[in-house]
Amino acid sequence: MTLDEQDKAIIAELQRDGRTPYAAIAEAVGLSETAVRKRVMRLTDSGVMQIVAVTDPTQLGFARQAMIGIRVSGPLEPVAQALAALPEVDYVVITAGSFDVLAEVVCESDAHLLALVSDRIRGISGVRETDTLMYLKLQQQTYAWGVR
Amino acid sequence: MTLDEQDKAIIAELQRDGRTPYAAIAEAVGLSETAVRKRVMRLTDSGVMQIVAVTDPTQLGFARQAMIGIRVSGPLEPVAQALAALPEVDYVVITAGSFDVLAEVVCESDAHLLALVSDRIRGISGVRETDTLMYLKLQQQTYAWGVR
DNA sequence: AGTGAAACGACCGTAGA
DNA sequence: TCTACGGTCGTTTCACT
Repeated sequence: MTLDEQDKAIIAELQRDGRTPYAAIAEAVGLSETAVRKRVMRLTDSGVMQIVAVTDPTQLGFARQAMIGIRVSGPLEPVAQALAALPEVDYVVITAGSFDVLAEVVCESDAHLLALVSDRIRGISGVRETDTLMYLKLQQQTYAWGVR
Repeated sequence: MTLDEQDKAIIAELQRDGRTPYAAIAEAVGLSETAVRKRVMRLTDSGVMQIVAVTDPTQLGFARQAMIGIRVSGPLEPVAQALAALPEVDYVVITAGSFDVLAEVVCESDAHLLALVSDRIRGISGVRETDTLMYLKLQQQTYAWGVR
């Protein structure tokens, strides 16, 4: 699907506040309310955009985040699935490069992170090697790719 | 801030659809509409939660995603800031581990990715070494950490 | 443009520090 | 008593046909 400038403007508006009324969006982008509503429906139905609640783990007592780089022996997908099943894991991607799988984890403390990596991640069958990249500072996080 | 079960239920509901009416949430969690509205306001005002539009780059012709692991000489923050300023970069984090900075990038094609890494990222002053981890499969992505 | 639904604000009640 | 939270109701605004 291709986005025109008005689609992008609508997304940008909903990026600021996902509950912005259609009428307010309409005024901001120069379309009728109905046109905006149809476009939003089209964007969400097609899977291009989704309007969801996003939480901030640091505000919830999860002070320790890290990316775990993993080297695997054998098939990758079972390992990725096992990682995704862990409650502390919020992001899993299979990659080609110096790691086979990347997993982002959210922990309450160093002890929690240690237990997670040492006991549970390294216990997954097929996990050969892990590299823990502890987060020092989250510099940027964008939810609306391809829009700005 | 501490979340009780009702906060979590509200977040879970808005995680499914960020525009769910307060009355519907109220019914689902067993509170009045007003109470739900106040809780949502508290959650968003405090920064615990945000309701936003999220786009799917693969649906928008950005077929090539990658995590770029970067080793830096000298200060880290200027490099992280320069990375964040690139339009293709949607996520930047400073880490302690085998990379100094991680940047997730969204590209239209291999050629685009090559140009980005080769010309622009490696041209940033302080970038010493890059490792491109091309995404093969995004296995999981969660927006509501600490809720499930 | 009109109508039913949703959101909002002002006010009150209650429980616990 | 003060604060935090929930509920009721009347009004305005919004969503959808």
